[in-house]
Formats: sequence, C-alpha cells, structure tokens
Amino acid sequence: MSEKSKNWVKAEDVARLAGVSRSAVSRTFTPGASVAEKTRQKVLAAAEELGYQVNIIARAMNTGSSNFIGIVTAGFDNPFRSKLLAPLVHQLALHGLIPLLMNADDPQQLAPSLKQLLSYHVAGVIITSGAPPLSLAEEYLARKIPVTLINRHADLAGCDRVASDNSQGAHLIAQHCTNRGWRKIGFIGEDAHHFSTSQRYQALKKLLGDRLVATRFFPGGGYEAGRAAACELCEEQPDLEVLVCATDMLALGAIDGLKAHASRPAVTGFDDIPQAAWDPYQLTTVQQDTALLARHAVDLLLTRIAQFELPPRQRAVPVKLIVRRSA
Amino acid sequence: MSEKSKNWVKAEDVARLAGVSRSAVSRTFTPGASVAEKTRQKVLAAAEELGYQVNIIARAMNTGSSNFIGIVTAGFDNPFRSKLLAPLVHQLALHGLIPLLMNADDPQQLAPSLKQLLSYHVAGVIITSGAPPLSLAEEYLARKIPVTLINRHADLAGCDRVASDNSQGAHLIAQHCTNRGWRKIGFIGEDAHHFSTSQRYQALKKLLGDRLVATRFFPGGGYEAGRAAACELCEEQPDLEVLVCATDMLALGAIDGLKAHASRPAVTGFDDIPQAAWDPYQLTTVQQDTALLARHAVDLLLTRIAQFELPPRQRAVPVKLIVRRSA
DNA sequence: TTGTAGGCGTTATCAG
DNA sequence: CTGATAACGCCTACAA
Repeated sequence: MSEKSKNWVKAEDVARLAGVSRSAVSRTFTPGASVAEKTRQKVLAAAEELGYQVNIIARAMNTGSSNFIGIVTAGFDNPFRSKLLAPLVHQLALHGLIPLLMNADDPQQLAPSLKQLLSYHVAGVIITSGAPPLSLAEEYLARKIPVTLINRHADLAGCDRVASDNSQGAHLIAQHCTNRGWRKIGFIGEDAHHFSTSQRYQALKKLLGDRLVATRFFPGGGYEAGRAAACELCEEQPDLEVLVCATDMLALGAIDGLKAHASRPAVTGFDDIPQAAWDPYQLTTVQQDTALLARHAVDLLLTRIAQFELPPRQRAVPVKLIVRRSA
Repeated sequence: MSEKSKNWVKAEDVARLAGVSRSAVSRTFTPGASVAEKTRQKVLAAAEELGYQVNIIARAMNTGSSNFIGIVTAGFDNPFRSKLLAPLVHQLALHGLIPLLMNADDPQQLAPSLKQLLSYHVAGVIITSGAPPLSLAEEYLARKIPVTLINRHADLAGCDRVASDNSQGAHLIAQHCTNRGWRKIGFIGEDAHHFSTSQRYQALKKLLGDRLVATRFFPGGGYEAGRAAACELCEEQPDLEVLVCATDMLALGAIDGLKAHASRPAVTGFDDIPQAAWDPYQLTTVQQDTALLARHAVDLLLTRIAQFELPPRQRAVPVKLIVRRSA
C-alpha cells in the first residue's frame, strides 16, 4: 500500500550482529527450543540492541496458525457487553492471543465481514450475545476453526458455550420474591427468542407458577423499551407487586418509567451493570461474573484450538443476587 | 500450535480448477490488475466453488504492509469510550482495515503489549483518550508507523490528532451560564493534567473570569469521584449556582451526590453519553460527535499511511450544546 | 548444540 | 494478457 521502505530489522540482521546463524535466532525466540545459554544471551543482546521483534505475520504463515482471535460482538453501547470486553481482551492477552474486533451491529455488513475474517486465518472466534446469525459460524466450523459462544444458544454441533447460570439466577429471583411474600409478579424481556430473555423467562415461569401474572416482550430491549414495557404492563395490572426484568437496561428504564405511575412495584434486573448501583436506581439484580465468563470462554477456545475434535462442551457460570433498594 | 491439517484452499487449487496459472488467480483478486474478463470469470467461478479466500497473512508478508490497525484504549467501562469504539471499528471496516484491540487498563502490562503489537506489523495505531504513556508511541513513529490520537495531547512530532473542540464547548457552557445569569460557578474535573479536563478547564477559566469561584480536581473521574467532588465543593461554597463538570460521568455522580444536599446548583456535563439523557439526570451537556471523531481519525491515519512524511495535523470536531433539565 | 536447505501462500517482475 | 520465477521473513527437519 505504501512505500516498502519500512526497514524492519529481521532475524538475519540479529544473526549477523550476534555472529550466529538465522536458525539460532529463531530458536532463541521459540519457547522450548534447544539453544546453548551462551548463544541465547548473545542473540538476546543483539536483538535488544537492534530492537528486533519476531515478525508474527511471517511466523503465522510458516506455522499455518495465527494468534488472532476474532471477537464478534454487537452493541458496544450496551454496558454489559462493554463490561465483558475488558476481561476478554485481558484473558486473550494472557495467552499471547490478540483479538480482531468485528462489529456485528449492522447485520447487512456482518456476513461479508465474517467471511473476510476467515482470510485472516484466525485461530478461533468468540461470539457474544446479541451478535446475529449463527449460520455464519458454520463456515468457521467447517474449516475447523473453533467457535465459542458467550451467553448464546446454538444448535450447531462442535461449538462450545459459556453462559451465566440463568436458571440459578431465576431461582435467586424467585426465592427473593418468596421471601418478600410477593404474589403478583410481572416480567418484561427482549424478544421472546432472545437467548438470555427466554432462558430467564422459562425458568421463572416454572418457578413462579401462577404468581407470574403478566408478561411483556419488547424488541430491542434497551432503556426506552424498559420504560414503555413497564408502563404498559402496570397499566394492565395495576396491582403488580414486583416487576422482574430480563436485563438491567430494561429494569432501569422500567424504574424511570414507573416514577410517574400510580402503582410502584418493586423492580429487579439481571446483569449488574455499573449503572445498576447508581443512586436513583439501587437496583436489586443478578450479577453476572464477567471475569469468569471470559476465563471460561478463552479456556474452551484454547483447548479446542489444541484439539478440534472434541465433544461440544457447555459451562454455566454461577451468578449472585445483589440486593439493593429497588426490591 | 496445533495440527497443521487445516487444509485451506489456496490460489494454486483455484488455478488448477480454473485451468489458469497462480498469477491469474492472484491478479483476479488484486484490485486494478489486468486480467481478461473471461479468465477473471473462470477464476471467480472456481474460487466460489472451492470457497477460496485470499490468505491475507501471506499477502501481508509479501507486500510488507498489513491491514491491521492497533486500537489502544483503556476503560471500556467508560460509556464515552465505548461509544467511540463502534464508529471507529465501522470506519476502519469501510476501508478494509481491521482493528487489533489492545487494552491499556493495566499500565504495567501495557508497555510489553504495545511492543508486542509492533510485531504484528500494524499499518497504524489509534490511541484514544485515557490510554497512558505516550512515550510508547515513539516506538511506532520511529518505525514510521503512523499514530493518530483521539482526544489526547501530544508533544510528539509526527503524530496526528483529532479532538472535540473543547474551546467551543467551553464557550457554549459559558454562554449558557451567561444566559441564565449565573455568577457563582463551580468546576470539577479529573486529574488536572488530564487532556480533556485541562483543556475544558483552561478555556472556561478564561471565559468565566471571577464568576468561577471554586474548582476541584478528583483523580479517576468516574461516578463516585463526581459524587465526592460535588459534595466537597458545595460544602465549601454553599451558594454555587451551577456546577460545571468536565465529563458526564462526573456530572451524573454530582447530581446524585447533591440530592441529599441543602444547596442544589444546576449541573452541566460534557460528552453526552447515553445515560445523560436518562430520566433522573436529564443532563445539560456538550455533545461530542463520535462518528465524526472516528471519521477524521481514520482519514488522518490513512493519508499518513499513504505518505508518512507529512507535517503533523490536528483537527477539531465541532460540539453541540444539549440543553436538558439539569441546567 | 549448531548451521544449511527447503517450504509456507502471495504478490511483483519479467519474458513471452 | 499471461505464465514462470523470485522474493517476503520465518520455522523446522536434517545433517554436521
């Protein structure tokens, strides 16, 4: 694309300066290769002096496997997903992997982008909740590129999944309702087939039985959706004692929406985004352990990179009830 | 790292199927190369059938330049920075570039990480506000790798900068104060040498003169810092009419912190993060145009990738006052 | 332990 | 316009 005059320092330069062969240099930077300590030091010194860095591109081409991990995510504006991104990047870095970031916000653009990602020969892909069509994951699996899903459902064989334990979360919420003696319970969620929403909803429905008196799904599922859904629901069922929300964003919107309302049920959320702790909300919610989600995701990915043929695995990450003033 | 049995389909395979040479295949996928339409079609058909994708790694090694752009950022939990990430990734994708994400949260880990990034032969680097030591950028510039800074200061020659027009923002705030007739104005910000804080503060100080009666800098600059700083300041100056905050996060914290307080000055922010529009806050703030920031950043980077030797450039992105109920 | 000699998949160069 | 051929920088048998 530009002038080729970037005179990178290469292994050969280091070798010359150190008075050894190229291979000696290569071996010095290959973990677990056999080099005499003395030459190793010479090489290291020369490398330091010249500012040599192994050219990962060349190494990748040679070995046929890269350090790139595709991270496919949508909606950076969603605080939960942002919260997940940091530990994910951190975990990858710990293992010498580096994320290629792919925004799935625009489904139109996603398909070509994902195909393009293929040409980077990523070692694996992590797809987080909300990122759309899983059919695309098949292209990766077909090429034996491991795919790990976070908080997502998958009918695909051969891809691993980590998710927060939504059923435990539902238990915690139900228990809390029982403790407080609530018998008129409402629920709002995103689209009914959205993974987290539906898992949480199904589990709650079973646990609450006919205490669950009203439900509403609101596509999109952000703050505004929470507002609208909460208002509608409380209009319909003015004697609701608690409004259980599938996500914190919905819950925060709900709290604000209900302020103007006559009936003021308790509100619970799910995720524990930073804003849930803010003063006007003080949201009682189920906390997802993003650090652990990330750790499992990377671990699953790594083991499958090491050996692709493995039965699909699935891990549930424990959650925790955070009780605040909202319920 | 693993079995090398990933039998990627390569140009040679396509060539064989199409009955042409490797070069013909290569040319077909090289924009602006001369291929007969007929062979081009043959190649395309064969490629489609085999599911061929150009191996970008190999291409990069050959041409000596990659499509990788390093994005160095800290604090994904900061809503403003998350908001900036989406358009940034989008802009890069538009130009066929893909971001390598680097988390600068841990300054300890950053230095080695940044050096490592070097070995990926990135075509350029974008550093966003908050990401620490700029000394590291020098390593890139020394290797003629373009560096673009977003909302950051730099003493380094040869790196381009985009920033929101903080001075215009300060004007808007000052004007607003004048319109409302406020004469007792307080200011809170992050560390005094933080780029955005200091730019906004300096401009405001000049504009407001002795109407600016109290100032406090609070390291970290998040929600909690805003709370604490606001309380301290209003304790000190109970007759404050408005509290101007260097960022929305500070402002939101301030609003909540002051709820319990006797004196309740108006509050303004800066950034316009999504939460600023939420009901309990309705924050009057200066909106940064993240889409435009991203566009400029990528544009600057691209032009400098095309030609490294260029005088350092600097662009200011206009901001906009969003008046809501908080002031 | 060391050095030498391929080869990884592309693109660029240069004849034809 | 096309097809051989030589890099690109590195890793890895293999032989010394």
